[in-house]
Amino acid sequence: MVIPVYTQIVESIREKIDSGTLKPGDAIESENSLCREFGASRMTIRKGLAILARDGYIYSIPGKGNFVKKPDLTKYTVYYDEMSNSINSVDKTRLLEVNIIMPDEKLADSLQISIRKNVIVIKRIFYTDGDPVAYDVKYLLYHRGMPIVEKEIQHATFSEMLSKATPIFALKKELVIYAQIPNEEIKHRLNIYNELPLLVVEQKLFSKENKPMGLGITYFRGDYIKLLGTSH
Amino acid sequence: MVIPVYTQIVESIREKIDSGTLKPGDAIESENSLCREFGASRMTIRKGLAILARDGYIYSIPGKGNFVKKPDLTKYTVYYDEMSNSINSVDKTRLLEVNIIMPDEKLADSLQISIRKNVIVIKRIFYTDGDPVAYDVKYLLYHRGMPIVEKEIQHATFSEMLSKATPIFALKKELVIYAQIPNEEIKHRLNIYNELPLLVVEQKLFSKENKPMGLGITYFRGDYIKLLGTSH
DNA sequence: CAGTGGTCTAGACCACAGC
DNA sequence: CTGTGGTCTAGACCACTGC
Repeated sequence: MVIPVYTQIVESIREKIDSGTLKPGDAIESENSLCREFGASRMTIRKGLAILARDGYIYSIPGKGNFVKKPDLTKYTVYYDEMSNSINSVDKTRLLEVNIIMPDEKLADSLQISIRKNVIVIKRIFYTDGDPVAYDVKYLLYHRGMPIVEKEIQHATFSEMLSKATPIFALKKELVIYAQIPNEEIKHRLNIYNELPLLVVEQKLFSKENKPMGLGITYFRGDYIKLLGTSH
Repeated sequence: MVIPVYTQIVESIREKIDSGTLKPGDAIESENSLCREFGASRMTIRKGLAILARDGYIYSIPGKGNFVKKPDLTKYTVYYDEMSNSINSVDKTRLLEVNIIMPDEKLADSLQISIRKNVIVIKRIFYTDGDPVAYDVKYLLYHRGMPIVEKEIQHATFSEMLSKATPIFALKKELVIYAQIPNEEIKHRLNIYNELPLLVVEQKLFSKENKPMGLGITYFRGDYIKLLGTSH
C-alpha cells in the first residue's frame, strides 16, 4: 500500500483547512517551502495543490501565492432523470401525441425561434406499477435524423431524443424546479381526485453554441417524486 | 497571448469528442504517441489529459490507455440558499420560537440520536416586501458556542448557525426537494387563502465524520420560489 | 516480453507581486 | 531586485496489461 507523496500533501493541507487551522483567505506556505518540508520536487507539490484547487479548497494568485478559498455553501449536485428518481422509477410509458405545431409566442421566445418555425410536440404519460405518475411534454426543434417514429420516441429520455441530432457530449442543460396545483386536464390524466400538488421540472437543452434545442416539462404527482442533492 | 501547450491538447481532444469523431468507449492514442504528435514532453501531455479527466471527458485504465467517458446526462448543479433564490430574496425574518425539546422518534432517527437527547428548535417566517414567503424550522444538536441569542439566530442561514460549532469547510450537506399541500397552520402563517402548493426543501448538515448536526425544513409558498440547475 | 499509464525528479525560463 | 506561481522538459522507475 503506497500512498503517493502528492496525496500526503493534499491530506496535510486539507486537514489544516478542515480543522480551522487555516482559514479562508489565509496564505499557504510557498511551493518552494513545501518542497523543502516534504522533501519533494516542485512538480509533485504542484500536483497536490492542483487537487486541492480542483476540490475548491484553495486558489492561487500568480506572483503572490496560494490561498485558502471561502467555500461555496450554496452549491449542490442533483441527479435528475425524468424516468427515475429516488422514490420512484418509471416502468411504462404511454404516448399521447406526436405533432408538428407552430409555437405560440411564449414557446418561440423560450426556444429563441420565429413563431413561423415548426416544432415537434411529444406528450406522454409515465407509469409506475400501473399508476400514472407524471405527465410529460417535450418541444423539439426539428433536425435531420431526429426520431419521429413512435417506437423510438415512446421510451426515450430527453437527451436520448436529441442524441441523434447532436453528440450528447456537446449538450448543455438547464433545469427549473417548482411546485404547482394541477389543472383539470392533468388531474384527469394523473388520476388525481383529492388535493395533491405537482412537482414540475422544466428541462431545456442547448447546443454547444448555446442555441436552445428543446424544452421539456414534466409534471410529477407530488407523492411520487423527491429530488435529492448533495454538497461536496 | 500565449496558449499553453496543454490547452491546445485539451482543445484538440475535446473537439474530437464534442464533434463525435471520438465516441464513448473509444481509446485515445497513447501518451507517448501524443508526445510525438504535439512535440511535447509526457508531463505536458498528462496535464492536458488530467484536465479532460477532471471535466468528465475521459478516464484512464493503468496499463491499457485513456478512453472517452460516457457523459453523465443526469448530473446538475443547483445553488440553493434558503434566504435567496432566483425569483425572490428574503428581506425580513421573524423569529417565532426558540426552544429546547426532546425529539420524537422520527426526528431522533433522522438526526441519529437518542430520544433523550436535547435538540434546539428554531421556527421562523421569511418575508419579502412585507409578505410572508416561507416558514422555516430548524433542529440543531446543541454544541458549545452555538448561538442561542435571538439576535444571532434571527437572520442566520443554516450553515451560519453551525459555523461556530464546526469549521464550515468540514460540513457535508444533503437536500431533499418536494411539493406539498400546506396544512392549516402553514396556510395561516403564510397568508394562503386559495389553492397554493408549497415547495419544501429539507436540508441536513453533517460533520466531517458524517454525523448529522442539524435538520432544516423550509416551506416556501409555491409562487415565491423556483430552483435552477445547470449541467457542467 | 513490449507497451501502457502513474509517480517523481531536478532542473529551466517566464510573467508577475512587491519592495 | 527577489520571491512567487505557471509552464515545460527529458529523463527515470514502477505496476499493470496483453501477447
